[in-house]
Parts: sequence; C-alpha cells; structure tokens
Amino acid sequence: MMIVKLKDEIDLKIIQKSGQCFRVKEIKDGLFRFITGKNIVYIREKSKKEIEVSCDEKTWKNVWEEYFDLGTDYAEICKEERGKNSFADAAMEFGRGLRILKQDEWEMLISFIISQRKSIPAISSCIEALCDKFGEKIETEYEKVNLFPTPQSLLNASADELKACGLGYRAPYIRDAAMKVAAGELDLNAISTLSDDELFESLLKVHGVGKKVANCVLLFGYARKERVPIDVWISRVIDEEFGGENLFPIFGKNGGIMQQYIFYYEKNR
DNA sequence: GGCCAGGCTGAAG
DNA sequence: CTTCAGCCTGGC
Repeated sequence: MMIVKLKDEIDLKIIQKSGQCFRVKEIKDGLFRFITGKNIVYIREKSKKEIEVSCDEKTWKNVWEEYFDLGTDYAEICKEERGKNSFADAAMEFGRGLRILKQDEWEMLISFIISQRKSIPAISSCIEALCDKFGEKIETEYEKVNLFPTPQSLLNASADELKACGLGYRAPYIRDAAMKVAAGELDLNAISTLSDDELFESLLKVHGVGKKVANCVLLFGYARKERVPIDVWISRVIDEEFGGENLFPIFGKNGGIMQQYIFYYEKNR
C-alpha cells in the first residue's frame, strides 16, 4: 500500500453513489475497488486529502491520476461557479469530494446503452452478469473479479446468452455496438481527437444510442466536461428548480461537473 | 403482484 | 420538425 496526498478533497462513497460508475465496490469497510481496462486498484481514505492505494507509484501516475481527474481542482471550480444559482450552490456543498471519473470508453458505451429504462441497481446487476460470463477472470489479493468484456467477446455471445444477462430489448443494441467496434467501423480511440460535437455525432450512429447516452459517454468516458446529459432527474431540476429553463449553459465548460453535483443532490438530498 | 426505471426507435401527426 | 406509444426485465 502507498499513501497519496491530494491537492483537493475526495469522497469515494459519493463517487460510488453518483451514478457515473456501476462497478465500483466497497469490498470491506471503507476499502473501495475501482477497475478500468485491465487495472484494478483498492483505495482507502486516510483523511480528506490523503488516500492509501494498493498500486505502485508508476501505475498510479499512469492510470489512476487521469481516472480520478486529479489534475483538476474541484474546490477551485466550485468557487468559480458559486453564486450563480442557489440550488447549484447547495448541490456543490452536498457533493464535496465528488469527481468526474475518466472511465474506459467502451465500457461507458455499453453501460449507458444498458442504462436506458433501468434503475441503477438493475444496471449494475446487468453489467455484473456480462462481466461474469464474458469478461476475463482475475484474482487479486482481495477477491476474484472479472474484467469488462471485450467487443469481440460480446460479439461471440449468442442472443440467448445476452438475454440471460437481463438486457431485454437492448441486446441488439449491444450487439450493434460490439459489431461496429470490433470491425473497426467505430474506433473509440481514434475518435477521441474529434471535437465534442463530432464525437457526439459519431456515437449517435450506434443503434440504441441517443442524446442522453451519447452525452454520458462523452462526459464519463472522454472527460468532455462541458457536456450535460439530461435525464429524468436533471429535467426535473430544470422544471422545478430552474423555473423551466435549462440553466446549465451559465456554467460553461464546467456544465458536466455541475450536472453531476446536481444529479447527486437531487437524488440523495 | 404491480409499477416503474438515469431513453431510444420508428411511425404518425 | 415534434410528439408519442411500445419496449424487456429486474428491483422495490
């Protein structure tokens, strides 16, 4: 284990509950597991700005600093955005320690296709089933766990096998995404150089991906922090707290971060 | 047991 | 261009 000092505070429990990730798990009291690609790390908070991590320094710097967006000072952003809207102010205070994770693009695409018309627990169990059946098995010092399935492994799955994961009518969507990515028709790495709007448009070509899902992939997979996914919770806030007007543009490049604070606040306050 | 969930598609107005 | 029914299935 290694101690990492942070410039800014972090709250792993809030991150886990913030709805942007579906596989983060608290495996023991206060010990959280995160997975991205083939990397797995276990983290415990020691104080607000100090954490203990299970990986070495090199891996922390190469993989997890970007994942946790440690180059961004969220306290500073909150300072900038404070005073623009009272509901947003309360949300920022409530969600102290929240961060936008930069997760694996492929995992985000599939996860948010699955998310439509599902509750968060249902999304999680669906993804767990996919990982258990089609993901590479890994054994760590704490647990046996499966990586997220590759495009090819999902493409090899039969319709019945996919159905058994509780995908329902989304199964063909998953298949379409796997097909496009495996065939190189959609190169998730190459499109990372595109502008927000171009990236958005290229994701919309996948069957089952609409505006909300595409924006989630942009925000949580490509760290495009100006994007604001509008789901039922956010539209409820727009209706009931913003007087029917979408006020997110007032936050400019921090729109996606503010969306996340507000989403978490609206659901958990 | 029934209701509804972090939307999307395709068809109809 | 905008609206809207219907959709699989699991969790509460």
